[in-house]
Amino acid sequence: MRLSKLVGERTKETPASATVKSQALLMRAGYIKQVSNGIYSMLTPAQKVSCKIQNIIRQEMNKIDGQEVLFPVVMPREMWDESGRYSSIGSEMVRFKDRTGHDMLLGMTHEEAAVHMAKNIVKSYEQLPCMIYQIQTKFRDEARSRAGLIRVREFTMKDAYSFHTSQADLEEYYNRVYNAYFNIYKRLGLKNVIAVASDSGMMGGKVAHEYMLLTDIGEDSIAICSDCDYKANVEVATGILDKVDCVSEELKEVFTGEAKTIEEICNFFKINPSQTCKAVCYAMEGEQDKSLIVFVRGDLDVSEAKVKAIIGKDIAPKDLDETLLVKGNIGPLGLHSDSLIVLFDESLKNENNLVCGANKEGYHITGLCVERDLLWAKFADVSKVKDGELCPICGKGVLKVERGVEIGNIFQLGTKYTKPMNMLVHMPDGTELNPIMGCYGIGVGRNLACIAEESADEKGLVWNMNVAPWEVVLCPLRLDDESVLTKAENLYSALKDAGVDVLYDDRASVSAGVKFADSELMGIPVRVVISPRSLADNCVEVSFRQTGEKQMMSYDDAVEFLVKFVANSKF
RNA sequence: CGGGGUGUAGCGCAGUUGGUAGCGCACGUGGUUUGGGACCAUGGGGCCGGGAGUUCGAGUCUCUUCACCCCGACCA
Repeated sequence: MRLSKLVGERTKETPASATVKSQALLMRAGYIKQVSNGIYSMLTPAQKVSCKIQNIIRQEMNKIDGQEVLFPVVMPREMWDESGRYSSIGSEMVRFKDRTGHDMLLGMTHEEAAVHMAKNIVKSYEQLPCMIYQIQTKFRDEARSRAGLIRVREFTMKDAYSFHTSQADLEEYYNRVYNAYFNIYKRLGLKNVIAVASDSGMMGGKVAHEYMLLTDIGEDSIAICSDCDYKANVEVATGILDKVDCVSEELKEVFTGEAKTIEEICNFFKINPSQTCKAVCYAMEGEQDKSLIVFVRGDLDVSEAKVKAIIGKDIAPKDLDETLLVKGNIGPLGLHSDSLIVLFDESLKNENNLVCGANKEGYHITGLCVERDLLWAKFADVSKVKDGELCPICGKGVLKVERGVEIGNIFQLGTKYTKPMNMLVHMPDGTELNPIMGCYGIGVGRNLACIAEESADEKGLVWNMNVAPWEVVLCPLRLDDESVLTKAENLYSALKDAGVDVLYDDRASVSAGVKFADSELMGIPVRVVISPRSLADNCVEVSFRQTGEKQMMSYDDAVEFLVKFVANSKF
């Protein structure tokens, strides 16, 4: 590729809309261009990296017997009515009508399509287990896209679906995928990757893992044990809390006036948040007239994912003005109403001498002893794990909460789709069975951005040889010099003939500094400089983006060296 | 969906108390340079996000709408 003809420009200035390093550099280096909120065009360099990432994923999926297929982007609603997701998924799924008025949708995930494909084709246990996968564009109308390619509305994703005759068989295959994913991240060059237990969300199923790239720009929080292997998304993580030991006192109603928030109450009573009982109110899906009150210890936050899992319904924060509750003075005592469902977090069990609301404007109650005063309470784990809690598995390690970007996930789905869609296979004993499914996703663009995010330096992007858009950039200086021009053109041809993917900076009128800066910004692993100075000794200068090291070498040895170096740099 | 912010050349930005727009980069042309983002000369490029209003006159003031960005809510 001749750089003079490459569509895309490199800029010194960071676009104002960029918020994270990968986004800023990918825009500055001419890899991506924003089209709309969460929608980007990929220019040639990005597309080349994307293809290399896809091929690595493809190879690893094929190694575990994956069969590549292609599902449609546009599907009729009927398929999604069968699974129930046409109505259960919100506005993030784009729905529209075709010419005849038929309800259609844009695929945001393809469980339905996978079952539809396999159903009536995979008919016997002898055909299982099997896995089909695709690499395709998905559109999800995210409420809020952000951070360049990290979170977008339109993106390329590999999604895989496996079918099994038993849970045990699924688990065995699940483990193979689990390991295949780590192979993929290793080959992509991602370093800080961990797998964590996760919530299965709208996908359904019980066991699920997310692969997280640990980074400050991450939007997920992960609790990690300092001693053992326990790692979990805080949406599902549990921890062991330190109990606050207090002497039990009598219940007492105290006038607290304008003190409403936990912070104000703590200032008023000169106590810690852990000595209070906090109330959070939610509206429940399909329960217009009812409210859900969740009580947690004042120093903790409610995990909405955990609440949802327990009550089995979608929830959303509720506007208290629509209820009879006294805003800022809600407490568990005397809170009787048919329109309320009350949940207590485990953190409150056995706690005593707490401050809580009195359900009366301007008043709070002190001395709340949960065991003594709340005999009727139902407890559940509904709070978010905090830094410093003890590990629920080993009991010794301390949990630390870190930020991460979800770069892949795997789910054990069970029969959530095969049952309602009536997919059946014949078993050896003559019975029929709904196959047990697993599904497995990896976002290509997000991984591209994550590689950029993790490896870039102050000069720009730094690609490893496995994913680099070009393996070598050839930078001739002084193309007005006859011998530089000839030698550079010859080297370019020779490298191409030798199978090296080379970017040739054939621009005649730009200075050396611009060529150097551009090659570094674009992150090409190897740069070859050829100039009157180097040719005086019949040499070229080879430098390496990752280490910054440089070496001179004979012009005649360059092709052989580069072919070998490129091959040896792949991993 | 809630809160905040920004819209002026491809990109980054300035534009005073209202008087029909400028700077840097990029781009075209001519020339001088040539190993770390060169210099001189010259040129092209604008519905000042859109609409309505106030005014003799609006980039600037008012209303409205749209787009984008941030925080939150939501989220395979």
